[in-house]
Amino acid sequence: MKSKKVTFADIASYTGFSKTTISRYFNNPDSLTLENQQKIADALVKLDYKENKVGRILASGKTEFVGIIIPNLYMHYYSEMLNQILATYETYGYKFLVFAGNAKADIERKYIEELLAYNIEGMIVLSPTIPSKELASYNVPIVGIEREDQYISSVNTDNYMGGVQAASLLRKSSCDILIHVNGKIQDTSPAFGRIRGFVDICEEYQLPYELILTDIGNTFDENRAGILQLEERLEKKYPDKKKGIFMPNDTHANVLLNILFQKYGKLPDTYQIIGFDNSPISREAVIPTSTVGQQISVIANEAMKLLSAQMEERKKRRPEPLKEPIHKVIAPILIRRDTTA
Amino acid sequence: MKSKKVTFADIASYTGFSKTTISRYFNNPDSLTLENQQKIADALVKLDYKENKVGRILASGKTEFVGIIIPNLYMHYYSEMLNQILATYETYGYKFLVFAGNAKADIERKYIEELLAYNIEGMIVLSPTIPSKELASYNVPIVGIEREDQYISSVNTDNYMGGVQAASLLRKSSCDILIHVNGKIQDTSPAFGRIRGFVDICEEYQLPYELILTDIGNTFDENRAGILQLEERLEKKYPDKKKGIFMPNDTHANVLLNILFQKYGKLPDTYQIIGFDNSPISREAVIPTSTVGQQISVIANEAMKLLSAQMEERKKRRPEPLKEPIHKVIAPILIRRDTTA
DNA sequence: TTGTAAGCGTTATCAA
DNA sequence: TTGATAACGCTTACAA
Repeated sequence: MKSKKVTFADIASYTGFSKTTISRYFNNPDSLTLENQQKIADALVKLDYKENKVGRILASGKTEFVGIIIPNLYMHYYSEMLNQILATYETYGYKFLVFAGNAKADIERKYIEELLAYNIEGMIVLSPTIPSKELASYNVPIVGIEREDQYISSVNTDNYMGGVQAASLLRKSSCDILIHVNGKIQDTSPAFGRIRGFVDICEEYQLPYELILTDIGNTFDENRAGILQLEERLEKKYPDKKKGIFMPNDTHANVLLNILFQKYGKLPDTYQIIGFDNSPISREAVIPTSTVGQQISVIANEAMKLLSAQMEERKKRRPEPLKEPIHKVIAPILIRRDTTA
Repeated sequence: MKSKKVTFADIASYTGFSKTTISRYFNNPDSLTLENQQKIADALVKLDYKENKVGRILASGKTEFVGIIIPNLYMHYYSEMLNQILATYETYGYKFLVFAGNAKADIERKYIEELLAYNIEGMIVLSPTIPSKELASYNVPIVGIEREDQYISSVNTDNYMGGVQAASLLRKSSCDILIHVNGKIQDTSPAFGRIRGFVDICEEYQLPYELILTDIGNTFDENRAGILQLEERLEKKYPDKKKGIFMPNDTHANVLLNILFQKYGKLPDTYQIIGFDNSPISREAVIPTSTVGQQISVIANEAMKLLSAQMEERKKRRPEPLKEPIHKVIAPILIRRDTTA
């Protein structure tokens, strides 16, 4: 049952060639005669050879591994991003070692050490925990996605444009007051651009607006309670005004929508809601919800393209590493559904 | 910048020991004097040694890699399962190579070949595509999750009990007619048990019931259209009866709920709904939805426990492989929310 | 077009 | 308690 594994040496002695020739059969087949190629091909079948990449890695130093550090997979944004990243295997051939790092810096550092011990060729970091300066010091090609990125290459959604799109849509829905709810975001985080975009439009068109920047909560129940409070406050403060609310993500937008629905049996005319992400909940909601959609597939592909370029560069005899990190920005797509006019 | 990597040889010559001793420092430190341990420890720091697991793998044959074949990550069930599996790293130390296989058998076979080429020690298969008989023939420890599992070990939710729980809850909600909607499930699939459990309760209590086994659709819009039709049919067939509907999953339950809500502005008294999975949508719905919850974290941990046991067994000098596949069954948890009495 | 031999960074086996 | 030496499976000069 547990027969020894067939190696190049076995094939070599079986066919009468040397190990080198067998190796060449795999890496540069055209350097063999067609006849000999066939001989070896036959032997592979006959001996039931299974390739072993560990030897190859050791000899060549190339693992074709890419490490991924992702905060979690219960948020749809992250799981879909991972999905799309994994799908690039078909294009680039890199395999992915995945760690979900509970946003604890120490644990994530341990994960990175582990990844490096396996000679990963590059790393995609979605987790915001470890500063980009520290990441850069690992001296491995790295691409960050939607996180602080001063010292590393990155791919981000054009959050500023997202803020602009959201505010513009609410403006066209002729709202009396525009409100943007968001967490206490660092101004180094790409997501901060949303706030700037939103504010810029409001000021440009002299629209009354209010920013509500507060960390709502970590659990669903905390979120719900927080948003309930928020709704009551807004209702008291702007009772008869038409309120255009830009929520930080679709989940929160849905919670608000449900609260309104349960209270009024419908979405009142005095509310317009727009979410962020275009995650499934936005169209599975009682009322399909308008949202600023991130192009997750595009982002994933750009990230791998960027990373792959850096990794390939490293394999050259005289690699020229990037002088400056490259930052790609992907436009969001405004999705108009039924919670805005 | 790109300084050569420090190896055991460097440490050996720096400290005056042999490579063997350095190796032993890592694998069996107690066999060195405390004094010498300290000497080596100092040298490691001084030379900034980073471990390289590739050499270790080649020499020992142990990769500590586990391969995962998962159908997709856009379904919450799968992404959460992956999340929980990844989390077992802290307990078992196995690293995960993840492939998302579009349910195409050929592609998944290619993935498996690739995984085996990296000498993975075991595999967790969530994808239903490849028959367990074929999987078993790869001769690597394998655990299946919620899929056909005749020839491989597996961990599944107790689907029969799930069907029983759902039907029982609808019975207690004093429904006149019980309806179970589901796809055209193979009777070898664990999910088939749900149907049996549901039917058994209906027959035991002589409740009128109807099974609607049809593949509704692949896209959200198809699903919606299908469920809309379904609702119209049920309304016509059982106009004044109290209908208790057990949907195949929470997403579908939510679609039905929204259709009813949009039609009647509320959940009519003549409808009771229960979903399956306890995914986020079930509590983020307009009306928090009753559901049969899968214990994903328990399943993930049991799967790794089972797999780890088999993998450790293999490392023994005289391993005794399993005679029969082991099948673990995890009880579902009934979650009563507001769509049932 | 093919072969020889060295080497990648560890671990395993003996022997001391 | 330590060391010498041979693996592990493949790639890569260099030589033929």
